[in-house]
Amino acid sequence: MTRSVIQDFVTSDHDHDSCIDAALARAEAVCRARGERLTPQRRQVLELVWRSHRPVKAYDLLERLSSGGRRAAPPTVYRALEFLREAGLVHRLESLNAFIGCPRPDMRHSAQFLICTRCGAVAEMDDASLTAKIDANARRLGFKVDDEKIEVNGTCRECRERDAAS
Amino acid sequence: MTRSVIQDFVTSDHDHDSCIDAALARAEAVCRARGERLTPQRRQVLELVWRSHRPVKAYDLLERLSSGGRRAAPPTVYRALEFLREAGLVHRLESLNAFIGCPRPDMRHSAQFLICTRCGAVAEMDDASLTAKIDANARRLGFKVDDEKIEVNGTCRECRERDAAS
DNA sequence: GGTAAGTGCGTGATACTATAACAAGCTTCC
DNA sequence: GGAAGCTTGTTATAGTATCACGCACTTACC
Repeated sequence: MTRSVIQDFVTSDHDHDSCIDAALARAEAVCRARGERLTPQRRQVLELVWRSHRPVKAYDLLERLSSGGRRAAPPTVYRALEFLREAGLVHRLESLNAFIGCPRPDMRHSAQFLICTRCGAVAEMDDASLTAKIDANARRLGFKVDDEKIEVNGTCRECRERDAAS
Repeated sequence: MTRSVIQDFVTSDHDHDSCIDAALARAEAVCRARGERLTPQRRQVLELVWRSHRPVKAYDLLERLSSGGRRAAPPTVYRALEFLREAGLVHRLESLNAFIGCPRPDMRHSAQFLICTRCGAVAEMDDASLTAKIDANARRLGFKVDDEKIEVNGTCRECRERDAAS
């Protein structure tokens, strides 16, 4: 069994500042490699996305962007998010209309998310054998896969233990 | 390899009238079994969904509902869709904000869709071994799965052949 | 230096998707 | 008949996303 966890559910002892720094450093590298510019605006949006390991809504980002005096308009944040998504730096969670930072933008992978419907936490996985299986199923119908998205709803360990205790 | 195709891409020689009739008959049966009412309103929405094998938008349904004189309001169609979804009669395609009829409402299954980004056609699959694999991966993180959704973008056979010919 | 092309961003308007809240009608069951 | 619960109508509003236009800045080329 391959190791498939890209980002586990985050525990409280986790050093978040360095985690954000690392994400931004990875982003710089990815953009440089792609010959694209991580402008201050894009960088700020990515940093806001990484402030939590939770899915973030576009309009929440917008509010946080606006806090410094003048207010930002929706296209500002959507443009930045689109750029980041194309670069593989953030994923969009379709079932939540929300965005989350990708911890492995360097590595092409399909998106597989476990979403806790109790607490909203998200874990990202990449099981290549799943992808392979989907590909094989599709091929039998003559379908050529570009990309796939898997979103799994359920309950994370912490929430289940909390529920059991009560 | 188990047979996993629930609804293949639809070809032009397909008898669509009887296909709608069959869907409505299945719906009656499902609702009866659940002790719920397939009211005329819900039935009409389901029929509109089944008029094509394509994903349908809520507001398109709304327009078609309204055509007969008085205009329907959004909650009308959203309520019907929610009812149908809970009964397993329609699926929501998260990445498209659209709905599509489920050909196997009687059988509980996870939703796995192939979506052709060229022509918009959709096929539905249910590979139980995929579901099992996702379950196993989740379990290793202590995550309990309620339901999962797989949406695969790509190109269907027909569109690829058309492209190749040109 | 001048300028044309490309990119990024500000801004206002608007489109699209979905739900809240409350009232009224219909069914069922006693 | 009347209470309870489900179904629908209606108005308003919340939430999500894009269009279209113009300006500023950079880069490349002459």
